[in-house]
Amino acid sequence: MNEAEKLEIMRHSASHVMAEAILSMFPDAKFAIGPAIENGFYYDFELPRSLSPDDLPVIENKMSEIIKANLPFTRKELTKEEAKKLFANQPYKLELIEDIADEKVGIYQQGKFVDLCRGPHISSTGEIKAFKLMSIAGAYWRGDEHNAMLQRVYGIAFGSKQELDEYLTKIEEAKKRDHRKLGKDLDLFLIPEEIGGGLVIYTPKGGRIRTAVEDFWRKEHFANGYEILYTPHIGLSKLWETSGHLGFYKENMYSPITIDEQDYYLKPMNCPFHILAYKSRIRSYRELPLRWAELGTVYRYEMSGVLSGLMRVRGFTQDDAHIFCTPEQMNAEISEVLRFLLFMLDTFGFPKYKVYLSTRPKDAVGEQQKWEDAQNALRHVIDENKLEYHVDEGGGAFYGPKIDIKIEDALGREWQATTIQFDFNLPERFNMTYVGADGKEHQPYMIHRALLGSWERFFGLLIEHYAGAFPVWLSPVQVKIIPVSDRHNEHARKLEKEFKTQGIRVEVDDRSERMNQKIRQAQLEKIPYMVIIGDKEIAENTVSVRRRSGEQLPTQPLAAFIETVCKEIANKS
RNA sequence: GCCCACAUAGCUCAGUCGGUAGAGCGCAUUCUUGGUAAGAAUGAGGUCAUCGGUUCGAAUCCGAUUGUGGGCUCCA
Repeated sequence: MNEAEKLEIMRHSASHVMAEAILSMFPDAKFAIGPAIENGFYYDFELPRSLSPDDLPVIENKMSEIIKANLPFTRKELTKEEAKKLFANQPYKLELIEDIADEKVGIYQQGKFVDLCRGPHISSTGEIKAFKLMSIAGAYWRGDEHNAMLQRVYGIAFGSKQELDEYLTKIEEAKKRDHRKLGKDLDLFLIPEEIGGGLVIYTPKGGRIRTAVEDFWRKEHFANGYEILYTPHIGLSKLWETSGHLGFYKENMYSPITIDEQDYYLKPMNCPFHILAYKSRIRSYRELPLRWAELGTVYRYEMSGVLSGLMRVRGFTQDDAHIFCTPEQMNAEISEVLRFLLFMLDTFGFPKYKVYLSTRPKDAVGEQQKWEDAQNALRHVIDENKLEYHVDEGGGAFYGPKIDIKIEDALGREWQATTIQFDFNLPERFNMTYVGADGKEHQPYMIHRALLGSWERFFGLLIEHYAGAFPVWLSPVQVKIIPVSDRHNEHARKLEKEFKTQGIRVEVDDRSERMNQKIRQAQLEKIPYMVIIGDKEIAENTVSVRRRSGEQLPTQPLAAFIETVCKEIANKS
């Protein structure tokens, strides 16, 4: 057994210890499940009253007593009938017993607490070396919102107090990179209450970053055989009926706007518009594949409880594209999309992401064979690129299989960014066709893809990834000019012009403050380059450059420095 | 939407037992004109999220609403 497995067992045992502590406080507690999770454990309970954060230290103390008593974990096997008697007052356990296929079930006991459990467990409670209860949350029984809401207590547990403290420190550090905090500190974006939850304003600095990313995005899309479309924000109800969105997506759409007695809906997706562009005339196989992209702003109703900074909003801009191709082209197109995606992720320096392949769900549209072919194509390109991936069997959309890529935020939560989805539904619904070499009509393959996902979420991930210290090409201010005293302001303005002419984003700090204060300010703003201008520099027509890292570059002619910065911007470093 | 918590100046936060509000940063003005992470003084700035209740009196206690955070469900 390796360390990770041992730790997992200990964490699982810690959840039982917590359950015992809860039982001593609430003899009528009903117990649901209590597994080990990453870094810790949780247990779900139904209790006579709501727990509050003040309860956590009390529970912790009881747990410590149980751990100190070093009670042994003992395992027994019972028949299902015996188990049902034992757990007669535990409805959730009874339900679990029903679902166990074997005739025998395992139970574990430590102290006064007996739990239905497969195990394994540590031999006695004293083996739990370091733990801490972290939070209380609501959780639906079996994760189904139609079921009762239980109270879940999350805890963490480690092999030593030191490791636990290290983990807590790590969380504190991670909170410092939270995009919501940095967004405020660096003045990148706002989500003002006044306009409503999940609706974002980009301030000038956030706007600069977005522009840099979009410019790059457009250039690369044109270079990679895409054309760019612009489509409206609203469309007639008829359009959304044809697309099926009013049938299967209505709960995510905003109420209609009525104009001239016709209903218009805010778009939750861009696809119907792209399809209409496709259908504007007869298409020949000769013009396929068509790769049509759009930075399309969509609006989706998200439940109030799920909104979260930039990661989960109600209005967002997808870096969307639809690829229409023949069956013969499908494999090459998918391969190309993945290559393009990996290039993008690499450009932004994301080393860590998880790939998910989602396959055919039960209720699916489209021919079985098409699904198989599409799934194989997706699987093939993942293998081709030697990516590790997880298969989500039956997790595909009803209209096609997909590859999703998830990226972790600072706190280790995964957010879906990329999605590459086949669609066997819309070509059918919109009766899309192309004329083949045989002179007959055929239905094209349709692939939706968003590489960055949405600008909002991607920006959030980007902020956290760089901890706000963006590489030069993305930095909203690339160079801060710092005059040593007021009499150097005029020269600083001249330099500013020079930098701007060269396309470098620059600001002059001409406040009547000391140089040290201006440097400090620029450091806090995480500006990559500071250019200090004093008597010496003006006399020699040079610049003194300080990097964000604190590193001091040798005094150099302005032209040389401009060249360095331009090169860095061009290299995206 | 559901569970728990939180909401005080532009930002970060104090505010004890219910007696009508404070700091630092930032901002404005003035002084200072400096050499690689904080020069100084003065000043402005608050319906204590909103609405209602309890009370002689509410930032403080209670309720509702809105928003935010952590989860659940859902998703780019």
